[in-house]
Amino acid sequence: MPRPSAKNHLIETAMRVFYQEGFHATGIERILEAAYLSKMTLYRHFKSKDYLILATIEEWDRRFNAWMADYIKTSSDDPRQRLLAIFDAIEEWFRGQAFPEEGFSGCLFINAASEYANPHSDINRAAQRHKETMVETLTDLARAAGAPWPRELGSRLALLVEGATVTAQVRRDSNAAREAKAIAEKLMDEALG
Amino acid sequence: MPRPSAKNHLIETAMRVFYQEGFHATGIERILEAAYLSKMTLYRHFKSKDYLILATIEEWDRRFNAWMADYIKTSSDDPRQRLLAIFDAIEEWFRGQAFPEEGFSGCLFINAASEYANPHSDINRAAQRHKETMVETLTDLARAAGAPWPRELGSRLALLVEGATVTAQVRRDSNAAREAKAIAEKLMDEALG
DNA sequence: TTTTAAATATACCGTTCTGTATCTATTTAT
DNA sequence: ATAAATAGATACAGAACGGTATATTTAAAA
Repeated sequence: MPRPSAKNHLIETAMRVFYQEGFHATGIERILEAAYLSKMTLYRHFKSKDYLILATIEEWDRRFNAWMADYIKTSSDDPRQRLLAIFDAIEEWFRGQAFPEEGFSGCLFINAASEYANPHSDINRAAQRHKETMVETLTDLARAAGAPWPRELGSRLALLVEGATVTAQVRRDSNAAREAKAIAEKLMDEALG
Repeated sequence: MPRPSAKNHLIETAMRVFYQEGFHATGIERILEAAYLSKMTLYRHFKSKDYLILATIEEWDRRFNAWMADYIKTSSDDPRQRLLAIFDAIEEWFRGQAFPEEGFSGCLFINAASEYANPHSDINRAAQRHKETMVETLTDLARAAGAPWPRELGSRLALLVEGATVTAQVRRDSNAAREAKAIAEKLMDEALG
């Protein structure tokens, strides 16, 4: 009977190591040594490295979305404040107070999409899907806030989140979250009155 | 006597291949076969793969800046229109009509920063420097346009450019350039009156 | 034309990569 | 307690990696 912990522990470790050190740059043995597990344990649970990567991305997706949803829910009841809370959430993320504690290394999904650029590959598609989910989430919030063109506002807020994330990553400027929030406020002033 | 073409041809090829296929994912021999050159030719001109990557990034930086500067200069004489022209420029880029013709694969500098996440590595620093140059360029334009806080406007426009670039890359939505432009117009309406 | 030096091609070295075959230990079911 | 099945450790296979030693060609200098 399978130890339920082994597979989970593998994904847990991979989430951290792939995020911090990159996908191609990280050999399978790097993850195994970090997880104190052996090669056969990995290949019993995953067909290949790519499948481990895929599982890692999907788990990141679930956790990131859950964390964000929780952050939004507990921030306020006002839909407008909820939209703005997203920028407080990512600021925490940039400052290393979430996802994961070890330190911010940009957006895993952007990183994955750039290392696996083939748009038809499973990994790229998973990254793409994550980003589309984010737009949908923001669109739903925009609709709840009474935006006349919720999809437009959602897309634009998502664009601001991407811009802030990349700025925080490359220029190491966590303040980008606040800049993005300031822009978002203007957009919402206009869209929501 | 050194053939002047060899080194340049190597960089030329590397610019394309690293951009399209990633840094770690691309073996040195992949570039050599694409350039029709031999290994020793490469190692006579570059100490290691990393130095080739560095030279590639620096050449990208030069060309991208030159292309952008030219696009801006020929677009208009009005500083405000010049700022907006940046978003037309990146839209062309996203659609594959520039840098390079073979197809848009996101921002090379973001990709480099994510594959070489160590902030003290030469490659990461080169990517960082490129982004700071971009902020300075936009700040100069904002100043020329009479913005009261040019650095603020410059940073925010840069953030929009990043957001559009990532959106175009991951979600394959070239329209992100126009979304970013629309937001930029609002920011400029407020900052420039 | 002969000498000298640099550029390239070939072959190779040691390492690391993903993935597997095999053997041992552990656990579950009977 | 014993049999069956599964997990894990070890060792290794085959390919690809970055990088180099060496031989050969090319071109410049005398």
